Amino acid sequence: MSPKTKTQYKLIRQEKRALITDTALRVFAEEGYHASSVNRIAERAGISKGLIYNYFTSKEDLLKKIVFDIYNKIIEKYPLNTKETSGKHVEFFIDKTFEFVIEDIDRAKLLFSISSQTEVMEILNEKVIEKSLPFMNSITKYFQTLKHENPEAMMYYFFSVLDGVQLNLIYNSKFPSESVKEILKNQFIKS
Amino acid sequence: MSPKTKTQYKLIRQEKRALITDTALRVFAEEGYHASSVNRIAERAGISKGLIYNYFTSKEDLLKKIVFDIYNKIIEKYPLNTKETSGKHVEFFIDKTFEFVIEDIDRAKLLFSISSQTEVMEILNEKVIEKSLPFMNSITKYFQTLKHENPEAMMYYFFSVLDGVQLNLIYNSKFPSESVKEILKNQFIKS
Amino acid sequence: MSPKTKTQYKLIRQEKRALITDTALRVFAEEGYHASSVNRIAERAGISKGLIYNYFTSKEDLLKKIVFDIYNKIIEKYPLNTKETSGKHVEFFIDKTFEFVIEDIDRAKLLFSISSQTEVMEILNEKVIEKSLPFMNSITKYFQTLKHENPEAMMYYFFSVLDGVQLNLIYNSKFPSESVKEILKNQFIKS
Amino acid sequence: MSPKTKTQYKLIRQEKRALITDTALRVFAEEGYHASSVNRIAERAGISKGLIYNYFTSKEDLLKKIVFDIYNKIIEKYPLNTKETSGKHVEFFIDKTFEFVIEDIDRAKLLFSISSQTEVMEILNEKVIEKSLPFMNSITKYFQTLKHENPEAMMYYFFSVLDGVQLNLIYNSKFPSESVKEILKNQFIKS
DNA sequence: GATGAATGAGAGTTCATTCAT
DNA sequence: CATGAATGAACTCTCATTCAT
Repeated sequence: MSPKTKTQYKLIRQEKRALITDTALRVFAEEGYHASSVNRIAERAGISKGLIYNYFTSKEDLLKKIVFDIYNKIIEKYPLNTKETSGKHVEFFIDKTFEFVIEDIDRAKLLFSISSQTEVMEILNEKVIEKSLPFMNSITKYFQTLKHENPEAMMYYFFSVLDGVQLNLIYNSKFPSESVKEILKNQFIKS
Repeated sequence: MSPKTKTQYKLIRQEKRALITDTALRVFAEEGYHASSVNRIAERAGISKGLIYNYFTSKEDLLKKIVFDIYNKIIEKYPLNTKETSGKHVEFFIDKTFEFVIEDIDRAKLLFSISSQTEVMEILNEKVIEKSLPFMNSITKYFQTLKHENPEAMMYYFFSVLDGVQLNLIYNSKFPSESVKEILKNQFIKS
Repeated sequence: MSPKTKTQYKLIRQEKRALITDTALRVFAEEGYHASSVNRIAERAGISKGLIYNYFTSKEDLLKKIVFDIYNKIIEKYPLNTKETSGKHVEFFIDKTFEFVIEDIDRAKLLFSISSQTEVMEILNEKVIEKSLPFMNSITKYFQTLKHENPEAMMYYFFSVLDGVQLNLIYNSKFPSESVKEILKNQFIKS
Repeated sequence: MSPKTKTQYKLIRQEKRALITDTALRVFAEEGYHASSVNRIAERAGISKGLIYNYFTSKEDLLKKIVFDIYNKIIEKYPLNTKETSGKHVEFFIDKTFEFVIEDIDRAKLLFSISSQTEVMEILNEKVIEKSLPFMNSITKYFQTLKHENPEAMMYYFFSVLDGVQLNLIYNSKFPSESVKEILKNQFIKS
């Protein structure tokens, strides 16, 4: 006889929002953003098309919010401790990178496939760069302490290696992840 | 007003085909395959929509043939000389990889952006793997001669590093390509 | 916590109904019937969408009842006194017409904008014509007493002039209403 | 064997564009702009939905171009001769107004129904006002020569009367147009 | 070989309406 | 009496593809 309480509504909204983002994430990762249709996301989520627009203003908004959430999750994953510029930090970085891809291949896939769609990323890019700077500085310092000739170039090299490894973790089913992780650590961590 | 000879026709066809693939390549690279319209390609090429269908059965066919052409160009770029498993071969590989991306960023961009679209790649993948095997074997052997613990994993690592470097050459305008090339060579080429 | 009496309920219903019609009237007048959404009306009224359907069977029903109410208000405004066919009656008519528009520009706007939407008006038109007939007869008789050549045509002319003036009162912010009222009276009231 | 000539294409485009605007005009006039669907216009024109977008960028663009065309037609109808401020000019004005509505009731209907949709008109309004000013001045001068107390108010009154008469010509099937035209001329033309 | 008008399926989106609570 | 999550039909618009010429 009485309407649902505000708490009930809030709970429903949270769950449905999560259902939509999770489903969309999977569809986007599988087929790419542009090739995915809102219809298909709704079907897979077992809801109506219209409901998606009750939670997101547009398909693009849905994508942006998913990507944003992923970035936040990544940021959480790499808590920056600038005091620690030792090999431990780099090892931690390598481990977390593998962890992120292996635990959540869909999120990683989406991030990679989206990175080539400039339009979408432009808005996020500033935020991302801002957040990335401390990591870049920290790694650069690490290579300085190792007396590398060009620490900054080494840092760029290090991140590009991580990119390449992630790419193969995602798309190359034969990629020997554990062995490569060992190699990586040997290459970059000098005791 | 004299009727064209068969040779002339063939020449015209070849030129038109090239015009279409070149334009489409650029448009695909810039906006992504799904976001590009046939209309736009025709406009940019200065021809009519209909003409494209005179040379390709569909938009997807156009994409596949472009990607196929790119692979062929890459294959040509890396003439396999299995006798030479020395550091020279690896250096050659690194140089060619940089060359390919820098000389033809559009082709590289297209390849990367397309890689995440499973449907298109599935067909090509088998062909690619088949062609890649000799290179993979050659590089594996190289790491064997260097007495690496796990030469196959090293080979996978090597190719993933190249992937990561390419990715950054394409999308990261601040990437110090020359310095990184030096680092790469130092890392993988032991004299 | 005591149960409300039936009278109290009735009062609440009346107030809520009025709140809904008043809000809808304003929204319809501002944006037009088709461009207005039920959601927007609910928002502006500070109630839920569902509640509107507790009082009206549909958006169209809401519109019809509002229009109907307006007509009733107009009818009340012009109490017909058929004995008085003198200039006083016509002057009264002119005054009331100005009064109606100026006092309640939203109602007037809605009526005019709705008039061109055939579907809605068809149902009302019969009722309106029925109610209007006495006025038309009264005005026709007035022009008869003034010995006009074609009193019926004059009556139609008179009403069309009132229509035109109303239109300009609503949409033309530079319209000199007081001066035009004077002119109108001079034109139609002969002592 | 050869493509259509440019002239042929131009002819086709002209005819199709006219077919679309004519059909849309009728549909808009009958059902109002917002209540009309592009689908319905296409059906009535016997063409596909898509074709409409080959000629107009949007439904709103279609409306704007139709309204614009109407205004241009009206402007042509009233060639301004500012030297002639006599009764002849006013008579001419009255005649043309009747002519416009009677000859082309759909266009008149559309203009009236659209006038209440502010958004659409805003863009046109400036142009319209600019074009209307000479007419307003001309009519004001006419009432000056007639020694009217307030010539400007008379001018506004005159145009509002024309508006009201047009409204009734359009929507009131019983409106005695010829008789009212006579009355109008008697009211405003003093010899 | 070449054109571009035309199609139609399907895209993203909106919104009146329903209903469990 | 009141809520707002949920639906689905219908909307505007896009675009790969066809075809008469």
